[in-house]
Amino acid sequence: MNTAKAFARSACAVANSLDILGDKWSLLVVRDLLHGKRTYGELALSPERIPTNILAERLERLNSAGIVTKTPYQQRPVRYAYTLTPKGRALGEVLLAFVRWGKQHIPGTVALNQGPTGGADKASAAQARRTRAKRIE
Amino acid sequence: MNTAKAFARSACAVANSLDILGDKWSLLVVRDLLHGKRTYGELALSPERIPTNILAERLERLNSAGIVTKTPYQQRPVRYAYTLTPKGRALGEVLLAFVRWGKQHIPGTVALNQGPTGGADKASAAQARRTRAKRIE
DNA sequence: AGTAGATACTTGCATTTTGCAAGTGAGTAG
DNA sequence: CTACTCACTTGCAAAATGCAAGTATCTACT
Repeated sequence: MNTAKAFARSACAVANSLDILGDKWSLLVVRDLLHGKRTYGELALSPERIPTNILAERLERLNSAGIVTKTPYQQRPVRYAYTLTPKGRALGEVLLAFVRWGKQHIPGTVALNQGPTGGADKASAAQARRTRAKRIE
Repeated sequence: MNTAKAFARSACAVANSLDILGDKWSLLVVRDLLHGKRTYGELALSPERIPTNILAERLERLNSAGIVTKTPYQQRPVRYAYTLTPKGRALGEVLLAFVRWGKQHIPGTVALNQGPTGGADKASAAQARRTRAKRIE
């Protein structure tokens, strides 16, 4: 009846964001999806090498949280693509804040191109990858 | 000799930021310090009720990472204050991004006043608390 | 001197999460 | 009907988390 939804810890926006995203992997998955990666396999091959059981669990959690959706993008065989919802895409700002902080305060780190404001890379890299794949098949 | 420092996972700024801050508690501690809380006890009493062993471990980790410093602010008895370094204060932008995302996408959540751009609260609340404490003694 | 109270942690231990490696099932290709 | 790819799942050891209780230091009061 009211807006009190029995928050896990408190009504703080930060605390509740962290209840969903507060671990070492979730935001990296979002990063990769922002970068244009779409399939389970592409996500699994990221440089940080997320364990596959964790990847599956995180995708399910992000899906439950309304951050990603899973849709078939082809039949024969059926293959699924994971894509960000608007809620998920909005996390680009959070990623960008992390990139700026990391680049400034952790020596040697670099940005891998953020979609929203960090570069025109979103399409290009994944596009190139898919093109190459098509060429191979 | 070069800038390659053998990163735990990759040179990505996000990945390395998450290696330090990627859990459910670290950023909440930073949030509280930004809000003006200074002692172990004040931090332990936050609404999310961080377990005390976790708080001690996180303060040590944030200290090692150059995000917080621990300094005595009185003798008789010796009491220590935890404060943010410039590196730690710069996380205000990250917190702010989380607040904006949370408020917009997690119904019912609220901001508890961010220091940097979110309000003029940083000093006032903690100041009031300390004043009250002084009045009591 | 003795006791109570405050602050700042530490310790023990059960539960949960993580990570590695190997396995499974559906589908295609040859 | 064998081989291979993709997308997960499973088993299990190791590490992280969380709860509750305990310890250490110092002050205040009697």
